[in-house]
Amino acid sequence: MDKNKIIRIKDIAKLSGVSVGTVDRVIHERGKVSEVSKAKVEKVLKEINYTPNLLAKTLGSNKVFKIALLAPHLDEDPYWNLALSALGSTQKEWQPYHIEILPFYFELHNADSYHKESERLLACNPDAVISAPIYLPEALTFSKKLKVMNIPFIHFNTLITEADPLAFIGQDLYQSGRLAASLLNLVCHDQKGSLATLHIVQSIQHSIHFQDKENGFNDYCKALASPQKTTSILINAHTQELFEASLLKAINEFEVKGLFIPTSSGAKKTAEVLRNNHLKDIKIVGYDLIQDNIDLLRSGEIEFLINQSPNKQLYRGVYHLAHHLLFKNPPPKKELFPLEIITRENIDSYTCAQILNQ
Amino acid sequence: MDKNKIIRIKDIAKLSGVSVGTVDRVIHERGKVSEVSKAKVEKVLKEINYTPNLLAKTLGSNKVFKIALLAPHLDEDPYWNLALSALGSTQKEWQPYHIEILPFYFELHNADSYHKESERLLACNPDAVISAPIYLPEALTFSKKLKVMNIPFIHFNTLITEADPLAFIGQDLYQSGRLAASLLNLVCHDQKGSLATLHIVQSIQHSIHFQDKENGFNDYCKALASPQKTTSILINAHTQELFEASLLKAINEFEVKGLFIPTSSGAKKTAEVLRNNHLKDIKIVGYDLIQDNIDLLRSGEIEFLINQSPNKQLYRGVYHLAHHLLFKNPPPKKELFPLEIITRENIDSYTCAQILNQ
DNA sequence: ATGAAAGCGCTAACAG
DNA sequence: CTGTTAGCGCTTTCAT
Repeated sequence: MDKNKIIRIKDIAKLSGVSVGTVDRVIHERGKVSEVSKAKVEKVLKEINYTPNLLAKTLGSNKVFKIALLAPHLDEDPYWNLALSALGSTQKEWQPYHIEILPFYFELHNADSYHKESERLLACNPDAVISAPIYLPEALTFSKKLKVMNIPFIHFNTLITEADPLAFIGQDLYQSGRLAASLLNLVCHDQKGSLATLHIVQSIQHSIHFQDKENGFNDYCKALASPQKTTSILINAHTQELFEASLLKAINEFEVKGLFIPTSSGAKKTAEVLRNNHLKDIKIVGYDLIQDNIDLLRSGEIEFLINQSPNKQLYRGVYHLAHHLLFKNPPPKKELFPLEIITRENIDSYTCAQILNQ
Repeated sequence: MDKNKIIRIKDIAKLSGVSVGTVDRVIHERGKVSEVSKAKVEKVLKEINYTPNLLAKTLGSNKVFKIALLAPHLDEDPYWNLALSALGSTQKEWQPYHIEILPFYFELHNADSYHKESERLLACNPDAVISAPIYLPEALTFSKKLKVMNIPFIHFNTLITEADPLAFIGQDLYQSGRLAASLLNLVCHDQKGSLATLHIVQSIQHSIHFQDKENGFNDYCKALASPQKTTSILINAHTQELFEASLLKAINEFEVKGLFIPTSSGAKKTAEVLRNNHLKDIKIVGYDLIQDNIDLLRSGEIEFLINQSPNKQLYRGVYHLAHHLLFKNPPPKKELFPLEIITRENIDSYTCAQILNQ
């Protein structure tokens, strides 16, 4: 038993008294193998710990795997821009292993475009798919098609349990809401007033995604030793003026002392209103390291950000799919990312570090 | 110009009218090549864009690179246990690329043992070294030897600028102290009293490492709109009773309302004292996700932890050295890790997620 | 159904 | 000095 000895297919062949070809067929379930040979090989496989050599594997094969990516267009929204910022380096990283990543972009506020791109995607018949399923019915339809075609797929960012993806990569949104509540309570527990979740309505699907966060937020406040009053503000305004008017009205009505803004882009609009109206004492907890939010955090207009690391989500999704394709390694059903708390004092350590791949 | 065509050494050989052997010699500057052949090959190389195939490269070579690791023994201390917890998977990950990681462990509180292990390490003549240089003079001596022997080395955990390593992996300790101060101020700004840095002296080298943290901590408190008084408590006690007595004395003397504990293992001893003496109102900020600290955070006896991710530090160090050896890719001179804030509400998201590699 | 053998791109040992 | 060739471990084709 030489522990350091690396086991090759050749070794397995010798041990089980068949040829390398047969071992290969058993391992990959390709071609025909007699029950007898199969049993012999499997017996050996069970006894030893065989790990195929990835290098030899991809070198010896000329198959190129295609992973298709379906996500919102990166020019429309800073959050998605951030999410896709690691695409280039991820592509480069996997290229040597014969894995290609083909992006398909849909328009963020256009469910129809989502559907169309998903069709274009299927047309290139990929070996696997990673997508951000932000349109519920369309994503379900798409997932069903993938199931039928037997194409493995991973979801990131948005959890749709019914779609039953190979894996989900993202955060626990309920807990994220709890965290936000705990932070907001920390900075304004000594003032009177209520804490509000601010929903800025842009399109319907958002409400689903953000409900979990709000639930966590409210539950946390309710369960406090001295319960904290919470409210929910829903604003559907197309101009900044209308938005301002609605927000001010709500702030007055509920005596708001802290705002929880579950969208990454909402904090800027909100901070602007507070600034213009000298409402410095109202604290904000927002989401994600998009430039606007970083600036607001530095200037002191936002108290905390919670980082969802959307770029890492994509990176990990590709990682899991690649391993699935290359080794049939099943990924964990759910990979929940840490809920990263960002403040003025640690923001630099997040923006300077380029610890992406890895 | 077929863009998709991947250029092989064979192609270069054909284009320059020499053999693959000669091309290989030119590319790697090994063996003897006539000026004429060299010129021919270099001309072709300049015209085309040749990227060697890593897979073929490592597969075709039987050179195994040895990366030696020098770190404290993992059985002595939970922090180092955590730091080295990823060693096994890291070794496994790099094995296929012909990279071996050979650990050498020294005794944490024994500079002599550090020296001895560093000598043993050199005796195995490694191709690169990654070490935690926690003993200043010994680490400098060691670094000088490595420089002379032309062995690339990376430092993690502790920064020693004079040693001039290929790279440093760790955190900005000054900023880390500032962060701790901001957190502690958040939870006890409404009480009277001072905030104290608690140094539990175990051996001399610690003072160097932790001074930066304390400076950041104090500077932050001084610069507040209403400056916060700070003190420094130094305890050198061999029994928990002596420790308790000293700590209580200091707490009374300085009217301590919050404690900053820059070592990962100090929080437990301290929390115990506070618990026994019903000093619930004194808040603690500590370091690292070792089990004791996790428990104390959950039970509410610690307010915040700052995570140094020592396991990732090692992982990244190996990553950089491997790339350096395989591709001559120079790593960044410094890789500073994010200062991760851990609270009761996000601890689960850190302990559940097994997002280590990568 | 199975074994033998020819690659994949690169390295390194071996003749000249 | 230079060309040739035998691997590295796995895939895939081709006989048998």
